[in-house]
Amino acid sequence: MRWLIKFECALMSLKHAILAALSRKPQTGYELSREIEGSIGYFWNATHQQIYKKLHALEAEGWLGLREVEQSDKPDKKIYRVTAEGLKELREWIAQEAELPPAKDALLIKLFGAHLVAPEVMLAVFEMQYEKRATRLKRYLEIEKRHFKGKKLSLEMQFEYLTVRRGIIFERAWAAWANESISVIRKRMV
Amino acid sequence: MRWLIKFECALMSLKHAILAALSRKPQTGYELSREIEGSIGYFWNATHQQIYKKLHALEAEGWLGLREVEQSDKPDKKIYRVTAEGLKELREWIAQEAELPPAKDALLIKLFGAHLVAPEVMLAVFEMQYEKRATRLKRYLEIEKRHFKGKKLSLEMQFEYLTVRRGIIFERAWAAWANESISVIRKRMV
DNA sequence: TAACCCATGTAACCTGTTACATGATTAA
DNA sequence: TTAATCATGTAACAGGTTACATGGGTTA
Repeated sequence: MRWLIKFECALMSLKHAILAALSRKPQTGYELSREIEGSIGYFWNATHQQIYKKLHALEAEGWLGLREVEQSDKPDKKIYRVTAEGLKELREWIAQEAELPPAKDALLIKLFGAHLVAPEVMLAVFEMQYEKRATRLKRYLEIEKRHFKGKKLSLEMQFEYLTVRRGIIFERAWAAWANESISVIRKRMV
Repeated sequence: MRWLIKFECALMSLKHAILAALSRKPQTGYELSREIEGSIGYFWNATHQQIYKKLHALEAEGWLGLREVEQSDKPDKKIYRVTAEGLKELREWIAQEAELPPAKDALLIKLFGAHLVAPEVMLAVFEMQYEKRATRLKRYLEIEKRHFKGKKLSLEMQFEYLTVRRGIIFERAWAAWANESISVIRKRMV
């Protein structure tokens, strides 16, 4: 039927990213945006402007509470924490079924136009990405070694480690795929 | 310096996805949106409304030309093709360096809040995803067998095959990661 | 003296999603 | 008669990006 209400797709989830981060530790918007540039930034991104706006919205909805802290040497700040209703919302969202995300990677689109450029160009494109991916993998491995491997981990840390493991496994898979791709491109250059 | 102009980040690329698709074969907006539900949809998505709007914009910019085709039994249609300027733009974009995309996957956010729910819930979350991923992998393998493996491929097809290979390699990597994750969760359930 | 860190935000803009609309043809 | 397919679009809204703003304290 045309007029059946569609399922909500539950994928506008900066909201839930913020709830999850604050459920681990109450923080200011500034600290959240720092975190997103660092660890979380590998699998989610948001600007500080977006975060501040969303914090206001989440507070207005009753999912966050805040405490204003005056500071003498630095600007005053607002420390946000998740309320009971916020936790309820987050728990429900976690349990919900989620669609598979599309692998939005510009490289794949570039391959759809790859017949239009010289093989040398595609090779350079892959090599630039290869370097960036290798750097990221190295960073993941360092994080693993420093914070997780062979350590006794809290519950939160065990789950956080899984996100790092995902990074490591996927970067290695990417490298394997890139090697296949590069050898296909090289064959065209002989 | 604060007032240095920032590098353009070149990641609003539905534009380039459309250019690349049309560079392979002139098509209507309707056919493009069908294609996106199918093959391209695994790594890019867009609604037909978005596509029609973007087609107008790309035509206004001179990157696309169109031919109106009257049909008696079906609605008339507009077949779009890429112009010389469009090809130039696409070629330049392909050669450009691109940032690594964040792995925007809701599962990773769910792991950041996983300490809030029962292990049974997280297990169910992973198992639902596992099924969907397994279905997708199966479809990729069928596509590989039917259209690519052991066949003599044109240049375009060789590159298209690489996108399918990426899908296969990544779904297998995902399964490996999910198995790790599931065994971590199971340990909490004993 | 320049630039960065802390900490918050507003405003304009672009991208993406959802709802709604038309209307003929074809298949169950 | 019910719904799907073909084929195009408008309008309202939500999400995300970029530019601009403030202002003290610290580091090179």
